[in-house]
Amino acid sequence: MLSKKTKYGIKALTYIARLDNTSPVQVGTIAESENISHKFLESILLTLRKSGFLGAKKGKGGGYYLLKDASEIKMTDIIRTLEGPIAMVPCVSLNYYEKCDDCPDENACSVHKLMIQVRDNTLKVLRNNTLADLV
Amino acid sequence: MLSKKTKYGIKALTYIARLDNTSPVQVGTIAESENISHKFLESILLTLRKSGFLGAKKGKGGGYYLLKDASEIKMTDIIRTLEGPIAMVPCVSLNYYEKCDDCPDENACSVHKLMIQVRDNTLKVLRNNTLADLV
DNA sequence: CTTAAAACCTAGTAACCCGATAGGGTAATT
DNA sequence: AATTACCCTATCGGGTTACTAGGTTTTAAG
Repeated sequence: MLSKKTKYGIKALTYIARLDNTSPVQVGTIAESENISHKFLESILLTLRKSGFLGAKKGKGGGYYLLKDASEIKMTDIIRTLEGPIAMVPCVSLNYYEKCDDCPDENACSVHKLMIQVRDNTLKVLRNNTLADLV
Repeated sequence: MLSKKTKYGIKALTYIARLDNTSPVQVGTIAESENISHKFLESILLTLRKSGFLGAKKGKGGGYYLLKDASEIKMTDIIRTLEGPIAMVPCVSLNYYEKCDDCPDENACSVHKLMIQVRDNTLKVLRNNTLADLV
């Protein structure tokens, strides 16, 4: 299940990307338009800024803006930042690998075998989609 | 993230399928061999029996056995039973559909668009894999 | 017929995470 | 100087997860 955090994050990013004019967008504007809790969205955009997706401008007329072109932002990057691993099981995760306690031999594990296939197909989709594809 | 419940369930089913002899397999045997908590596994196998994947025999020499041939058990069915929806978002789920509170128009939603692609690719994998493919 | 072995059933629980909220602090612009 | 909006911390209720405890019922074997 995708967390609301990730869902809201993607929605907010597409909202910003859709405007794509130079002036920054305020949290309040996005929150109202997309029906997201103002404070919650604030914290999400903050993470996205710290991860290098967004820039921010303070003061009157401030807000958030994209740092890169929408076509250069892959969905894998956004989801890994907000959601964490894309794999359904840590032992098949590329970026967040973790060994299973119960499995003595990963290569013999049926779940492992299956989840690698799922991961590869999911990655294919998420890598082929940029923010520009979603606007 | 795949829950331990589902993970253990799949592992147990493959364990049973691998033996494929007529005599039933005890919970204890599987639990020990696969390093799963006995009691927890017990409750999982119970659900699998109630869902029609397994048959059970009580008393001495009892245990669980497959009701169908392993090649006829699709991974989609197992996962839907133990984990619930396969989709990452309720609004793109085939079997557990639910409308989002925040979305006035699903077709205009960027997350929706993306998650349909993910779902379709995941389904393709899980439908093409039967229990027999994992043993 | 007794006993042991196994599935079955009902509860409960500790730990954890998620979504949201509250309340303010800080910096920049007018 | 005032306003505006970003930035930070802390907390909290509710739900889920992973597991545990303890007992009941059924069956096979001695």
